[in-house]
Amino acid sequence: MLEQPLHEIESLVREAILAAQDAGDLPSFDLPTLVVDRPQREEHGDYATSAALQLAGTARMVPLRVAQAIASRIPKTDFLAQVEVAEPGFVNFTLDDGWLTRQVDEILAAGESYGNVPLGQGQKVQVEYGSANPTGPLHVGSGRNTVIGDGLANVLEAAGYEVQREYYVNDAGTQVRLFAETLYARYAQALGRDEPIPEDGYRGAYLVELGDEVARQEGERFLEMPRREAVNALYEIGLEKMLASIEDDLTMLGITYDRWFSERSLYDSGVFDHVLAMLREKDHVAERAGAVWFVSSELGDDKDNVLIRSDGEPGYLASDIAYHYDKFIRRGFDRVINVWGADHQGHVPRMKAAMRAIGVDPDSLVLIVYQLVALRRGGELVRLSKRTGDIITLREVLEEIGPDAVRFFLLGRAADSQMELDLDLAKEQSSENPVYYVQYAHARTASILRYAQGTDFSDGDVSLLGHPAELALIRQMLRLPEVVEKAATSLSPHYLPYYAQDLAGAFHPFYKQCRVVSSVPEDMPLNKARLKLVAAAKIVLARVLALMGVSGPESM
RNA sequence: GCCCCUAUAGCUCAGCCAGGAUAGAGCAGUGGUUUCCUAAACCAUGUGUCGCAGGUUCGAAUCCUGCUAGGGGUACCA
Repeated sequence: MLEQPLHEIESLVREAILAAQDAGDLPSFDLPTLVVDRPQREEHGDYATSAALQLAGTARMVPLRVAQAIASRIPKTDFLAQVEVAEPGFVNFTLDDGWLTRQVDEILAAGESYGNVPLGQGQKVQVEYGSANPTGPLHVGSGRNTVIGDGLANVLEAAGYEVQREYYVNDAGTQVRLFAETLYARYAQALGRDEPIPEDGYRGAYLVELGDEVARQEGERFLEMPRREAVNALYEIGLEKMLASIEDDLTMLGITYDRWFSERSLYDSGVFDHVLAMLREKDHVAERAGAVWFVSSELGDDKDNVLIRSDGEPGYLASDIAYHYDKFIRRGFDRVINVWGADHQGHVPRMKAAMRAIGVDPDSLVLIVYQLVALRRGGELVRLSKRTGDIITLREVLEEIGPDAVRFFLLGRAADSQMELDLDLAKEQSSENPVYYVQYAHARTASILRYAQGTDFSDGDVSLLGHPAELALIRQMLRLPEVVEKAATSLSPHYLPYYAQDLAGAFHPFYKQCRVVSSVPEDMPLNKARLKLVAAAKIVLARVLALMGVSGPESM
């Protein structure tokens, strides 16, 4: 498989600078990080470096002369047609047309693996995402979480990491207990009892339905047992049903996990006690006012935090430390990436401190904090809360807009950006979603290949390609590995939808301008070459769609 | 109060990490395109105090400081 031109050029530039230094054309200095990237304007070539501008100061030379010193030492290669110096000191690189067309064969040979890059070297990475409390249906915010997490996991896999996808099930602690208490009340109400829901209970209608359902299925038997026992039993039933519903929603979104990790299991397996003892032993713990505190202020946090509350219940920080101990120490992940909503950002310094406390490099724990999704309905801002029951469920949006559009929309923004989703507007405009533009390009490739069934184009000669629209398409196809690498390095899956649009945006004009399956017999050689190009384009479109978790339809 | 994120075209957003060449895309708007592979397409066209004010630099949307506005956090909830 081909080395990426970008990296090739980086080495060529580096070697050119070193050679120029040896020859005395450039003074000697240590090389900074050299940046080669894609210029904004087409006439500046495929790649460009501003290295000369960067170095002009240290070299005490005019930038243009530095650029010339570099450009003149870039050797002739098969993939570069042109190396140019441009004002005020850029070196621009243009890919060779013949080399470009040959990449079509390379992509066909690579097949589904096209786009993979050898970055991770098999490092073990866990991506934990979703992880909404199993106390209610998933809302749109969880949708953003899972779409980012899953997209990231896909990209990291393509970049050569060994990725494990995990959902942390908060099946212990205050919130699920409150959930079970509420379910008990709704269940009793369904059977005609006057049972108020707890003060801070979950008010959503879904629990009324769940109470009804349990009453229908289980009858009155829970009313006959001691209340505490009944609540425990309902806890198990409710948890199972909520998890099933969450899993259903995620399946609809096309998301499956390698593992659902139970918080409760940390207590059952003894990991929790072990970690707490360890923290005590290492003197990271203090008792104050009847509670047990994690002295995180000594480990870089701005304050201490409660581990065990004065009522004897562990707080969620405590189990989270045990959970991460399990991830790093027991399961041996090299890196753990957690996707968190902005409402958890205060938890970041605590967990970093916790990593120091358990002897893990804090940098190997990466927290992707995404800004919360603000929802609007008919111009009204909707506040989301499972407890008040005011939620817009992920399922509702999935059913209205469809999983592909939801994925594309939620993935297409940087995690940092605060997005506002107007449901009414989204429903209205979902037919304008650019996802269909990309999918349509894929459907068109499929359509052409169907139409040409019976034509064996395996002997197609790609050197016949050369139409500007063909070359533009190949250029976009070649960006996939760069995009994967960039997204994996910066943990930013939002690059994918932008790239997908660029790729489709090169395919559609090609389709319009270049007739692939022509009825004129003399066109056969070109037909075959173009069929190769279409088959390769289909591979690339399918791959980028798959990385986003969006389907690639054969027809639309 | 303190901490984190954000402010770029009418709307929704890229670009900021690693400063560079006339700041980009989609949607919306306007005009046009169909003798063979799907018009969910193509072609053409307008749009900017890059929140404000300073600073650093040969060069700032990008880095630094202050300010303004919005979102989030600052619990013995998660």
